[in-house]
Amino acid sequence: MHEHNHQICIDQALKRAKQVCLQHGVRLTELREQILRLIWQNHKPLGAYLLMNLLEENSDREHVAPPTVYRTLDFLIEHGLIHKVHSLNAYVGCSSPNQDRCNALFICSVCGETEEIPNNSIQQAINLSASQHKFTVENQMLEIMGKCQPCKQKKASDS
Amino acid sequence: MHEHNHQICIDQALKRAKQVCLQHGVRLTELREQILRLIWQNHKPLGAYLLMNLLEENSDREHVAPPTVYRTLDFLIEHGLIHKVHSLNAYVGCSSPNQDRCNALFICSVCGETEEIPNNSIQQAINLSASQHKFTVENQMLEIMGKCQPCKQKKASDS
DNA sequence: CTAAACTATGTTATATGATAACATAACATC
DNA sequence: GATGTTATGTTATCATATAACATAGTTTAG
Ligand SMILES: [Zn+2]
Ligand SMILES: [Zn+2]
Ligand SMILES: [Zn+2]
Ligand SMILES: [Zn+2]
Repeated sequence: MHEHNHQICIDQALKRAKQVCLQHGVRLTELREQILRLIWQNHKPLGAYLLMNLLEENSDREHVAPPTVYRTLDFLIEHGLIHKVHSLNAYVGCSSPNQDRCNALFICSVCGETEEIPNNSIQQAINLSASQHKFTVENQMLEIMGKCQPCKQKKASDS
Repeated sequence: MHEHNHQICIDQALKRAKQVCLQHGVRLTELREQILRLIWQNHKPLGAYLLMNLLEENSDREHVAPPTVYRTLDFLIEHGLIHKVHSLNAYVGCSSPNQDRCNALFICSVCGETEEIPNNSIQQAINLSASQHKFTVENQMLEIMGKCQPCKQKKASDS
């Protein structure tokens, strides 16, 4: 994840966003696309107020207020284009929209990179546990904090 | 979960808390015990400011300030006696301290009751996925929102 | 084409959740 | 009982998120 052509990630995300909005019959306005782009600048989750500042810097808007950002985030979440990372109060691009359930989020505590990893066996185990307790799942969040391999290697070479 | 002798839950929680504090060489002060009791009043997660108000009402303190509550919550979390429910910004009693990893939290979207369910197969699936991606897990959170059985039954009998 | 309805954004104020920094009190050890 | 340590009190502030209402843009029907 650390070394890759990230422009491809951004392009794919924008392409998917346009498809999804078309399917759902909603508009990917300039504001929504701008914020989605900002979120996809890298693979780290970004806070709402940081996005607010980034939007002010990277557009010709004078002042951006919180509701502008939060409404847009709500829209993007609603249509599965981003995730809220609850353990960080931050937002990250979704790499696989059009899914029924959220994937596992692996969050590196050193570099902050967050990778969304689909995993059927985790989902199956959750579904089984839920059905055993006669619990009907509506949605779920699995956030895993730890160290990614590049950061472990870097730390090892430091010492 | 809906129908049970909840006093037993409270008594066990307090007993465990005393054991844990003894083991860890820390003190379960009056304040810490009061807040732990308030959290264990039921199986719903409670917010920090609600706990603050409850503490004012249920003790002879005049004013309770946020740091008083947050420091105590931090202590209780650090020693594994409560969990923070990130999706609600609220705190709930831990029913199984002395574990290496967090269990799955099943949160009912109707009644708010939250049940902590240990599940080895979920944990195994997470560990496998992590090792496949060479990711070292430090901690994790799995929060599952949905409907508990009693609430489903109640809804069915309403219609 | 334009009025009406709907959707999106702007604006101001405020609610809610959490922490920093420093002062005081309680407890333990010697 | 002086000293170091842990716990709590106090004030101010930061960080995150939403309510309420105003304006602008877009679509649809007549
Ligand atoms: Zn990338
Ligand atoms: Zn990393
Ligand atoms: Zn109980
Ligand atoms: Zn319920």
